[in-house]
Amino acid sequence: MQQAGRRTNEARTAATRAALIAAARALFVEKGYAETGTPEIVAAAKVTRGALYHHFADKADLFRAVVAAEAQAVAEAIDRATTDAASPRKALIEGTGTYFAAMTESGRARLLLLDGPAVLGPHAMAELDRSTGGGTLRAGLAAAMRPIDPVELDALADCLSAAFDRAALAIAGGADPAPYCAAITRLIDATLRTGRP
Amino acid sequence: MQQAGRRTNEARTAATRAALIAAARALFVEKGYAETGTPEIVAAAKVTRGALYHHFADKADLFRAVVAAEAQAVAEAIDRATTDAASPRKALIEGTGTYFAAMTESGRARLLLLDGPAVLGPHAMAELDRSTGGGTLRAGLAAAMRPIDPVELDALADCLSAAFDRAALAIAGGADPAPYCAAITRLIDATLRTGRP
DNA sequence: AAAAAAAACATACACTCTGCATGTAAAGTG
DNA sequence: CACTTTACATGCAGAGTGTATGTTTTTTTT
Repeated sequence: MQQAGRRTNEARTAATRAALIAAARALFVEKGYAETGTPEIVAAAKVTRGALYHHFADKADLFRAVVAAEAQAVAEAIDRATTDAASPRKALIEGTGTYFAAMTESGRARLLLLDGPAVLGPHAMAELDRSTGGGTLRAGLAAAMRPIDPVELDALADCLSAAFDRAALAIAGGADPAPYCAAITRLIDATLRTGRP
Repeated sequence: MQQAGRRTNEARTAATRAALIAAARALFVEKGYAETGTPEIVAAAKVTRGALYHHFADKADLFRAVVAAEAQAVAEAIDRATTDAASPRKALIEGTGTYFAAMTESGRARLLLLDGPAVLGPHAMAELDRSTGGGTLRAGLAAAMRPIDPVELDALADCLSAAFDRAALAIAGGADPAPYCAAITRLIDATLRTGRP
């Protein structure tokens, strides 16, 4: 059965990797990283384990690819929705709104906020954020706040993004979004008022 | 070798469970939950796998016991350090300070903030918090803030505690504590000023 | 205190999964 | 068209998990 199959190597690789990442993503979301076996993944992707271990170093490396794609998707969604807001404050509020919206996608919160940090480590996740959409929040704060020590600004953006993440996780877990949105808005406004008399 | 061994069943159980939990804690901290095998744990605890599976349903159940003990230790440290502060604001600031101090203990941040949520789920972790020290932050906020909608207060406490957790994790990961403490203090003060003209 | 029951382990096994080593077919190269 | 490289496929060795079954120690019963 090779008459219809005359694909370039590049195309073959792209197709196999895409199939593996898609199948893995679905299973990781449904059952979690630890409870998903590579046999199950390759069966869903309709390839063999040999193909998997040819394209990825190990199971964690495949997971890394899944998480990276997810982070990329979130970053693109935010970039796409970044309309020129009236004020820096408006930009921040709308930015977190689109972040929340992007985070409602299927198992995104689980991948990026639960299994990701545990499997890849917080350091790798932070670097991933930095290489994709990272710095957006920091820049927004810098634009909307009074000038503060850059190092403290880093820490503040980190802590605030953790608060956003918790809200996204709670909402993804079925919590009512309204109080979380209210709390986050309050947190942002409070922070922006910081330093002014 | 049973001449020196004439222990009551209760004592036997307590000793075995304690040995397992201590050995498992050390290994979970050092290598993470997934990379630690039960053979390794029982060897360190000087018992057999039979004893482990007699006292715990499975590996995750042992991990649950480890995490529960850790959460209990944190709660007790906070309770112990809860001095009668001058103002509700002071109480909040000092409370987060003791929380940070408690979180610097060896692999505590990894257990409670990384592997715990991933292995046991955020829901189980939230219930654990609630059954041990939970509600402390919420109560502190309620005492120091203007009255707000109780449901939003829940969400706000949740988001703020996520910010604290991120700071604790960063510090445990080797980050300079100073900017994180400054950012957290700023966040608390900003939140407290909320609602006032 | 002997016998019976229950608890606390110990041992052995069946199963699954992971990663690698080795083999084969398809694509690219000169 | 020979040759190399890439992309897979297959089989295997090791390790780990949970359970079933056996043994010993404590507790209860008579």
